[in-house]
Amino acid sequence: MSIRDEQRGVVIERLAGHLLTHGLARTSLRQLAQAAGVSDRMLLYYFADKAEVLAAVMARVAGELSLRLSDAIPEVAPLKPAELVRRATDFTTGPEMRRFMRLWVEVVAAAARGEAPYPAIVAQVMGGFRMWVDARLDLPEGADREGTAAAIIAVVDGLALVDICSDDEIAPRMASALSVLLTE
Amino acid sequence: MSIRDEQRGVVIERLAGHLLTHGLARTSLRQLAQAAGVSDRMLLYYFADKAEVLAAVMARVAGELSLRLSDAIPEVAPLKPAELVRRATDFTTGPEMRRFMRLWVEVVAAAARGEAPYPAIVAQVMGGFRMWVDARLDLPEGADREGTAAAIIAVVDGLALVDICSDDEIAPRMASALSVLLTE
DNA sequence: GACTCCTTGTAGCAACTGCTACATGGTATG
DNA sequence: CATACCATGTAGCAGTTGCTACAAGGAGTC
Repeated sequence: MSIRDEQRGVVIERLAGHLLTHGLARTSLRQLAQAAGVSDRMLLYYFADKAEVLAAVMARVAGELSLRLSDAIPEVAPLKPAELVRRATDFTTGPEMRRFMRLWVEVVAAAARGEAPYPAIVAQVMGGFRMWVDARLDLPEGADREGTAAAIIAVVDGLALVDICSDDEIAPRMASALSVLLTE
Repeated sequence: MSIRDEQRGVVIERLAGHLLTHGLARTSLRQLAQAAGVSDRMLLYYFADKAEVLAAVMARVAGELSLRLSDAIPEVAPLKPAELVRRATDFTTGPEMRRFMRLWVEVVAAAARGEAPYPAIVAQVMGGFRMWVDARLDLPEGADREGTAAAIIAVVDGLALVDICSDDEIAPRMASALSVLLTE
């Protein structure tokens, strides 16, 4: 493996941490290069352009998110929607995963603006979410699995969105209030 | 009233339409000026700086959103959470209001990046949302009104977020699936 | 008519954006 | 030892960003 390929890996790893910490706030080429500990000149030697950098890093982050999600809620016995939501939100509102969800919200907004490469990233990650939910969803025959999966994702993402712009104190109360709504 | 003050009003009105149509994608000073039909030089004569422009326009948009929300779901009889969510999502996923919600998601993401003046805007709008929900919420004594209100907002916003990055076809199915989740 | 203030245009600044041309030292292969 | 390719630095490009200095026309006031 060439130095170039090795460095790609190192840079991706470091920038994953950078994005998870700072979101999309510091993502100019020079800022990314500094965060990765290389010169901007070299960043564009390792990657074709800025979009390729971000795509690679986001793929890395999405992969880790997917891994952790599947680890936290394995695909063993299907869960009823309310229970799946409860388990998922328990996990995504935890201190470790909040920054993943925060970044996800930012990426969705960037995709809404049409900014490359975010639309493609969002399509791919969203597809992964759908499959993840579908594989764990216990629904009666004839129910709308796709619609229900989308609704579950919406609830989980909605919690993340409100979490971003709220006091830390409200988040757990919001989650448990939601749990009440879904089970009564 | 001076020409300057009149022009402020005209510009705010036009830019509200611009933001609702294009989101935050075209918000450089020169792009805003062009959308408002004035020179960038004059835009900064009417307003102190870019942040003041955006703050004024967003206040205008938030005001209209608030108006329409209160118009669609008047504060007459309190509603149980599930019913309030159903009514609210019915409204916010409609063709007219989707662009409000889309812009809202973008603004929250911008606030997450710390970009002025979005954090202040988000705090204000979110406060308005909370009061709006609280005024329409029928909850048993002793329940967590704040937490429940936040949860309801999360569900509504989550639908908007997923709506942004989905086919048009999935949105109504998602809404009705959610309705099922909340009422069984 | 001189003076002042409101309004508007022209021109431009310094900083930053993504990206590239060019040179150069190294290392490997013929 | 020569040639070719990999790796890296220096410098800079053209475009965009938010913002400003300066001048000047116009309107009203002394």
